[in-house]
Amino acid sequence: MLETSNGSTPREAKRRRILRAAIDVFARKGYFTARMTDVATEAGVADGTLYLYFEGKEDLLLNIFDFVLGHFVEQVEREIKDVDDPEEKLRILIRMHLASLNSDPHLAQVLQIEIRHSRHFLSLFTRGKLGTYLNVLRGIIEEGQRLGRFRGDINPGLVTNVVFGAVDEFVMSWLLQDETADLERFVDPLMKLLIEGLEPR
Amino acid sequence: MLETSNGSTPREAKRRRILRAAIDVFARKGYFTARMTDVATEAGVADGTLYLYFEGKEDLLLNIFDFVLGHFVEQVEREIKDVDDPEEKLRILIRMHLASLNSDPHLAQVLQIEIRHSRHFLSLFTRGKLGTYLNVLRGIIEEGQRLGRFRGDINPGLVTNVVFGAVDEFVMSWLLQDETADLERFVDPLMKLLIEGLEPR
Amino acid sequence: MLETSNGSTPREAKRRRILRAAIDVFARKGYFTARMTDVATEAGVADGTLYLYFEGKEDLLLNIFDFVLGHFVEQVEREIKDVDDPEEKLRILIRMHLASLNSDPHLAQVLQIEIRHSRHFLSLFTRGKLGTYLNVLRGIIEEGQRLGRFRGDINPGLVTNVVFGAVDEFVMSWLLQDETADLERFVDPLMKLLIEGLEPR
Amino acid sequence: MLETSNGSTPREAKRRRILRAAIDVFARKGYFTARMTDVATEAGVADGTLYLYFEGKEDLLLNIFDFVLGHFVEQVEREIKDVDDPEEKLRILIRMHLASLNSDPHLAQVLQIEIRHSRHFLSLFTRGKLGTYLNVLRGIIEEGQRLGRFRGDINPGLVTNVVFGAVDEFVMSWLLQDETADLERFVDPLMKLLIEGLEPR
DNA sequence: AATGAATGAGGTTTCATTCAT
DNA sequence: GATGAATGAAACCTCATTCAT
Repeated sequence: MLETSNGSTPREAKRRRILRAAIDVFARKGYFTARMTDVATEAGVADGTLYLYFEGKEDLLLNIFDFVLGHFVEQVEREIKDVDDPEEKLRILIRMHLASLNSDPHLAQVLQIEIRHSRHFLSLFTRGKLGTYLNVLRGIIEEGQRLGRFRGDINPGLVTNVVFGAVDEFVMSWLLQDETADLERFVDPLMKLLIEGLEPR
Repeated sequence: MLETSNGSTPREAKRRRILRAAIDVFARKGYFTARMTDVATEAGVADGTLYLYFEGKEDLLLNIFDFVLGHFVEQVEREIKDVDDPEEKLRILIRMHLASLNSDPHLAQVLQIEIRHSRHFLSLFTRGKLGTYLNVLRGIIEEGQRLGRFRGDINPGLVTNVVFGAVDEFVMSWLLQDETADLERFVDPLMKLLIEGLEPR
Repeated sequence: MLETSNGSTPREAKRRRILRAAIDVFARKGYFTARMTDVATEAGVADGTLYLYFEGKEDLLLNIFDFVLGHFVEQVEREIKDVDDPEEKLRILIRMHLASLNSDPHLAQVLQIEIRHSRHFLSLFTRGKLGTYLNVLRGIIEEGQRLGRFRGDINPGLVTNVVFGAVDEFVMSWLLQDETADLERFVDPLMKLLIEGLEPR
Repeated sequence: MLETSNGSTPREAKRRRILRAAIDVFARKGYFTARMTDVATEAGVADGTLYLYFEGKEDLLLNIFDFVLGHFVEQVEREIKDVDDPEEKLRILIRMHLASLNSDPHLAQVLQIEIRHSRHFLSLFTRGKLGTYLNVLRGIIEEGQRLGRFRGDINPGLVTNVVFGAVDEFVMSWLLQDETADLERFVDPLMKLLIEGLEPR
């Protein structure tokens, strides 16, 4: 999800190294508790160097989010472009969501927890790349409703929230309990639950 | 959910006033950004007085959670005690969840966001009163599965997560977008979605 | 040295109880580290009560010294009044000095160490009751010189310092090492050393 | 005793500047009363800089002692190395002791008074460099006793205490009375008294 | 006289950020 | 561009003292 190497320019490579270090440090210590010195040490650069690549601590957090989620949204869109069935699109999105966090628990920690500090941050994110992601999800929902594949009697915004919330909370409890379990094998039960509901068949 | 007055003893009343002030200040400024002086001023007491009632800043946050959620869990249990239908129990729980946050947006802010700072806090909470709350929810789910009212082919823990996550995320997006809307009127659509799923009828 | 009971008035008795508490607490925790609450608790009174008997923390320390040393100087003077030999007077003084501290290690701690905080305190003491004590000692020295029992070729002030210093430092090292040893049995070697010097016989 | 300049590295020089400042400030205000800001200002550095060189306030006090006394012990050992007569060695030690404090009254104040705060500090010191100094003194005493130059019928530890106590108390009273007097001219009377005792000749 | 809850000034320490090298 | 020593503002908390009861 965040390749450590292959930045085109050396500058880009170092920028990425710092982002990677920030993710790891924020994940281990928490955003407010982590010190910039920790990030610099982890990245193998001097404290002052951080400020040649980012404006400050907050900017670092924002950039983690934008960088990572930007890539992710692109990937998802590429994968679902040629799929017709909205249910399959939803399955792919959820699988990719779980897979990417599964493969990088530190990143998951930052995205799920650290980034949600205070309304201030959260609204920044919601209007930013997270908003884009939610729009992709919402697009799938609306398309499904239009095509009669998803029930149409519930407001699509609410449905989007419920779906995202279910996945998000699921990741949260995985993080807090046993991040060793394989997240991906829960894609099918999750989908079943979301599609069919709690009602017994 | 948190009455400002009517503590039996004067000490209890002041303790509650401080908790109330902390909720408001943490909601407005964020836990890490808020200063103890702010809380003291809001509560109308001297800085030092805070430490006669709480051990420190972290203790204050923990107590908000315990106090509020403790009361809430009691209320929920009282309300569902004499109800037989698990679906109805679930509906009551969700309604109370939404209603209590709806009536106190500052409290909602603290519970949804401020309290989720870093793994450190979160695990404290999960093992504490939040764990109790989730157990109540899980109890309803399991009972429903036993009685054949909820589908039994999905792990009850996963179902609990999905239900809590859907509600939680729903509150979250309400907080981030327009906390003026009336949360309670979404109880029915939420229930319908959870019970019946996305599948068109 | 400081009787806990037998104050003539009840007020005097409580005053003495507080002094006793202060000695014990200052000895255990050190003057600056000890809190007034500790003293109050030890004395079995409320915090505010301390201020009905003493002006404040510093005043408490000063009064320990004055009260205790005042009594001590009276006792010494009574004991040596009818003795003629200056050497014997000196022996008595040293014995009483060692005996009183030996019997009350907490008091010793306060007098030897706590009270010597900063020039400010020390000069207060030197001009106060400690000065009186040193004058008694100096009187003995001068009398001995006059009577030809002590060498007269050294300034009596310097001699006074050396004698007091020897005893004082001796107590100090006892305090820091093994306050279980019996101080009094060192009276004779100390006297021998002071009278005869280091020179071999 | 504590050169303000000539640290080999710039870091060492600044470290020394801070130590010098701490000595002066602690001497003027007393350890507990002095604020770290005072030390920083006196040293001409920012408050935070102190913590790049020392761990905290207590560490600063400890380092004054170790640094200064460490140098002093080295000097003394160098001076007495080639002297045979124990009495002469003792004279040299006492002269250096008095001379170094005489030349730096602020340092004297800190070493004599500030550093003796509460049993806690004192025992730290006694086991540290002060212990080393006392061992040097004790070595001289024991050598003198072995060679028959000092009387052998008194425990060398007690003799060490008496000698150190005499000198120490002498400095103390100089500090408290008139630190303008020249301490060094008292070396001979002190020695005479210690060697020959109070007995008239 | 006695209480003890409340006060609030003040200190140590941390750490994001800067800037001379 | 990179460094990392220095900065200094800012915050949590303690505790001597007060005063209404």
